[in-house]
Amino acid sequence: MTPDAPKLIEELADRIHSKILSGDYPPGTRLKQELLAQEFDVSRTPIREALSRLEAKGIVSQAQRRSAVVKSPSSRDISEMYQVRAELEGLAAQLSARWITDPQLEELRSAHDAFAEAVRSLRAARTSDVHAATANPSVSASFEEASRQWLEMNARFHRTICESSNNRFLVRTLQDVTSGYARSVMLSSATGMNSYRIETTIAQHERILRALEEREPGKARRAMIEHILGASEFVIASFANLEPQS
Amino acid sequence: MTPDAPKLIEELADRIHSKILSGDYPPGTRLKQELLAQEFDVSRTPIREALSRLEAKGIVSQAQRRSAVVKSPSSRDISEMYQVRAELEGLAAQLSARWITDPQLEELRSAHDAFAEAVRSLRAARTSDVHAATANPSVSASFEEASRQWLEMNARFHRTICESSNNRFLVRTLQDVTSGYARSVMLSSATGMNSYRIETTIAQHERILRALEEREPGKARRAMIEHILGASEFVIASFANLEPQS
DNA sequence: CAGCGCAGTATCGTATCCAAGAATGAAGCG
DNA sequence: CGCTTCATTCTTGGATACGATACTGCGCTG
Repeated sequence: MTPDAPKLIEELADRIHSKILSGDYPPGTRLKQELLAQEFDVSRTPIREALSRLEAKGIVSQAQRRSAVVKSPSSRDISEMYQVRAELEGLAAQLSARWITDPQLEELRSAHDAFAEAVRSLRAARTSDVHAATANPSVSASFEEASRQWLEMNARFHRTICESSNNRFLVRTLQDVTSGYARSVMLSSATGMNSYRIETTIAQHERILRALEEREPGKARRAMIEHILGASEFVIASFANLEPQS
Repeated sequence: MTPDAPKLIEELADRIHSKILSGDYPPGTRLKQELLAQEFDVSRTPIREALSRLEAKGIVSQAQRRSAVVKSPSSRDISEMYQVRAELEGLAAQLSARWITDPQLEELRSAHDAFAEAVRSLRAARTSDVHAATANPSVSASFEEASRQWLEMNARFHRTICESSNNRFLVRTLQDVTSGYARSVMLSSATGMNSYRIETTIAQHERILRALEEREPGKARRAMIEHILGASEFVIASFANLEPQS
């Protein structure tokens, strides 16, 4: 997006954003510049610009001479965001089918297969010893590990496809879209992902990947859109469970 | 000193942006904060934040400790941007077919018809007296006027459809996309629009409008995408003529 | 007892100041 | 005569100072 930007401000924005996502600053919190400045041990100036960026991203809202407050996304917000995201990622997949290089494709395939295999074996372990799945720390730990790895893998999958679209503006826009409060929900709902959901997602990724390998833009697009909208439903459902009052 | 405006920064960003678009600061210009501060009679602080916002929008690029420089979009940039825009506006049209209210639709229709009529009569005047078109100041003035009006009308057309998509996030994203250096090209190429191009556009608008009236999302979407991509080709062509070296 | 107004305080926005890093130009060297 | 290197200067980024404004709590009055 802005690779040559002054680093400090971006970093501060990211750190504040992370704190918002992790729940350190829950929605409605008044983010006072002075306190943030003390917390991060910098002066108010870069904090102020960081808040300005967060406001531009729609994560906080700044009134005239009032503290910035953390916005809480409604499920409608999430839904709207995913609708846009589905469209853009669909376009990315469509273009990618045209432009992705064979090495990229192979990398994607091997990473995907490896992960799918890992999930399969993990699932086999769980079903073969159901009690161990909850009791045995090593198995539950490996499930934790798989969850973390899953996030990483999923992000790389989408990023690779996006970047192979050969449209830098699309990459930028999609990053903007995804870096908003989207991530908070993605992260929080990822922990709640059950094995069925993971397998569904893997199957969808498989479809997308195959379409890319077959170099079929329309197919890739449809598969991707379906995938994102499916994720959208899941995320919105778990979001509604998480915050039924707002 | 001037605490009257809560968005002095936004205003400065807009004014600088305008100056860039109008050619006062051609691509490659080094925008020195001190000079800008003198020019707009404010201190460097708000200028800095305004530049920061312009950078976030991709209009200028700022390196560490270096002056911000005005970016010059390549025709590839334009093309990429229009590809994304086509997608998003297509989605907007699709959603709009579902959500647009009858009053909005009627307003759109009357504005469109009135303008189409104006263009038709103007064209009749021009073809009936070809020499007058270039010589007679009143006719050429009215053509100028029509051009200006055209921009206004076109913007309203797209904005109305976008806003009737019932997806606020889409509206925001599309605004971000469109407010970048997109506008510079749109504006500059609008003056070069010949009557054939205008009529083509009007016909495309007509198709979109009819699809909305028929409440056919798919049709509206396709018509809109075709329209934007058509505009894209025209804009890129006139851009290539305008700046053959970059 | 409640509503209004005023003063105090807290917080933001803008201006100014200082240090750090890059561009520029001159001087020395090959 | 050109290239490299160093010092000066210019510009930016961050810190701080100051003025303005919105919130808060208390007292006064109806």
